Amino acid sequence: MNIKEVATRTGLPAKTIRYYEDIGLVTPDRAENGYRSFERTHLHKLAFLARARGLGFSIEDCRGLLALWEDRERASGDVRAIATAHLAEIEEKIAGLEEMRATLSDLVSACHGDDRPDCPILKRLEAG
Amino acid sequence: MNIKEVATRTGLPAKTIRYYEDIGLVTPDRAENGYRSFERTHLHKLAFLARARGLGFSIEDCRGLLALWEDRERASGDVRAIATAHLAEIEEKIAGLEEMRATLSDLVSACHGDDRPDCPILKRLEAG
DNA sequence: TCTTGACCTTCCCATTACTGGAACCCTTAT
DNA sequence: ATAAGGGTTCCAGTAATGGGAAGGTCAAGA
Repeated sequence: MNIKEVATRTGLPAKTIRYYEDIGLVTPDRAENGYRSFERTHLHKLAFLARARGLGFSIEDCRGLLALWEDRERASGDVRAIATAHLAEIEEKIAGLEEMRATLSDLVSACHGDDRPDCPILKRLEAG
Repeated sequence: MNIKEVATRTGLPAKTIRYYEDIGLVTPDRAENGYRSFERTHLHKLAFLARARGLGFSIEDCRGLLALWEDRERASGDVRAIATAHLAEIEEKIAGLEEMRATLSDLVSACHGDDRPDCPILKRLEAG
């Protein structure tokens, strides 16, 4: 299977697939003409990566998850640990963003937003 | 005022202040020895930037906000437009993260997380 | 006076996870 | 023969810093 088809099937851009090969996440074979040649296993792996990335796991997390996935003797606790840590990061991010949202939406609704220069948003940025 | 003091007063790392000069957000004077010399206006500007960045505004947004801040004849509507757009971005990010959080926390609680290999998290990543 | 340590400077590289583009090769159909 | 539509490599850029090297400057103490 050539890269384009893998791209359409996994939803990953071809560029990204090449990048994943670069950093050692997949290792497709090569046809005689130099084209990458993907087997079903590679496709499967890339689909796995696409889903993990979709859940926000970092590339390095993905590398770890992939290794565990391929390890028949893995401990599910190891997988869970990665996921839990990631979940915590996400929750932190959400908390930060929600704080921003609260402040911003206050400011936006306090600002009349017309042609006059008077602006509570700037005032807040000016004075903390 | 030397950079270190500006850094402590604004909470911005010295590196960041230099960077802001690089990209034209502030233009401190120079002392004879080549050291940057910050006036109160620069300090003020940098504090403004620190707050705007703290609310998640991009550097380019900050540039725009700074310009409006310094424009006596600005329309508050212009400020509000920037803030509104940014608020929308933040809300999108939050929505994305919350989706991830929901899925992840489901998976984490479905995974017993012990020494056995059986793992619903991997199963999900495998099969979508 | 010399030295030490805390500043300051510029410059370049690394980060994350790609994306864009150039220059070029291969295949298939017309 | 040529054109379209693959494929390849490599180089550079993104956002907003952070790290660190190599070196200049300054103030204080022995």
